[in-house]
Amino acid sequence: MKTATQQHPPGKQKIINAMRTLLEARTFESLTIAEIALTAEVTEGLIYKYFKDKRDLLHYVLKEHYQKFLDQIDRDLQGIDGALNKLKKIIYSSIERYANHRVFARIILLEVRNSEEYFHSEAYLLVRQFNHLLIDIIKEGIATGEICRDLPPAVIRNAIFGTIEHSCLNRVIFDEPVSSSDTAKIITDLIFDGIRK
Amino acid sequence: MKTATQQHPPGKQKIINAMRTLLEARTFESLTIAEIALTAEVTEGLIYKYFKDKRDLLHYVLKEHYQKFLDQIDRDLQGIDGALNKLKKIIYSSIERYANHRVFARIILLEVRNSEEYFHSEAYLLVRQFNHLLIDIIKEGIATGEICRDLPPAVIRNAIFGTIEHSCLNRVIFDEPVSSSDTAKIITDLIFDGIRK
DNA sequence: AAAGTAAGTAAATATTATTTACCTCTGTGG
DNA sequence: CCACAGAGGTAAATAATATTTACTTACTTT
Repeated sequence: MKTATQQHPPGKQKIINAMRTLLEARTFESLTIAEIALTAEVTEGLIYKYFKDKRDLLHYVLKEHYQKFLDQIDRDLQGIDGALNKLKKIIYSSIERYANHRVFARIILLEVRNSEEYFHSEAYLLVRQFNHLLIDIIKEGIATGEICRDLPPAVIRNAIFGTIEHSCLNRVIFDEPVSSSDTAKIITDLIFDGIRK
Repeated sequence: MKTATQQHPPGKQKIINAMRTLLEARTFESLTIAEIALTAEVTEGLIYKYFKDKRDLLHYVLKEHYQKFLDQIDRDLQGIDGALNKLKKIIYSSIERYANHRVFARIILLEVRNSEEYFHSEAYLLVRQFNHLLIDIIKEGIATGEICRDLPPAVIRNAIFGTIEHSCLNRVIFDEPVSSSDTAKIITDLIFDGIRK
């Protein structure tokens, strides 16, 4: 995974920044092109020069963010041994990221999944990549005997992700503050050992 | 909870049916009022007679469905003892419903959460009601010692829901068929006893 | 039968997204 | 050195849609 933070023309960068700023507090659908252009101090036409349409811009913002996220995960995982330890780290990093990057959280938890195009976007490619990483770690854990072999890897991944996402949703939607490290510990305990006494 | 399937004027009912039909295969955002009216064999104006706007119609369809779902959950829970047994039943019923009612699944998993209005809708009130039911069962389980007392009820609920939703998402989005009872069993095992060997 | 009202219509209007045709620099090969 | 290609950018027209308005029609109630 190479970083190489791309250098955009000033107008394009202003559009991206405006989108991010506006999404901080507002819903994607509620934003108008006129408003985005105004915030970016750019004309509406320029947005269509760089992006296919409004959604394409959204997907682009997500893609950039997801790239940074994956890079960080890669760094975080350096030198960690054992599938469960790796999963623990990923859980923590994911929650941290949702907590510290509201726009990212908004987009991925609420804004993209309702359109077909998302599933054909480059952003979604990165999501799949992350997905594979997870599945591989889970398979590794099953192979080494750390993880129960009766559970399909995909379901385990769904449990991890689903739990994290739902736990972050209220924070994103209603702006409720929660401690990342506490949440991460609780979720890890739950996923690893279940809820039964 | 009273059922009392309401009797709508023919026009209103046709609008609701059209919405349901169209959502079977298409994204909410991609539907136009013109198209909905055409499918319903009704004029566009009539839609606004009965619903505040396009989203309000969506929320209405969800509300009607959620009502039926809650009624069924109530019936399903009759005569079941023990918090874990109740949770098991709820997990099964939820997955079943997502599997057999694609429109319901589409709406709740993908279409509503991206707008503020949803969280002020009557449909969301029902979601909260269901939520409380779950939390109460979990608390009961903690009180009787069935469920580990170190985990906050809200996180347990997030885990249950998050796992179910993510497991149903692929089915909804890509039309992948999965066995409800198998999925329910696996999810129950995972949530109850964790992934650790 | 008059008044009131629910169901429904048709056409105008408003709001936005998107397209088009254009301008203006700046660096590059002939 | 010059013309010209192409990137960055603009302004205004157009198209697609949601929403509002003012108006029927038919049925109830008194």
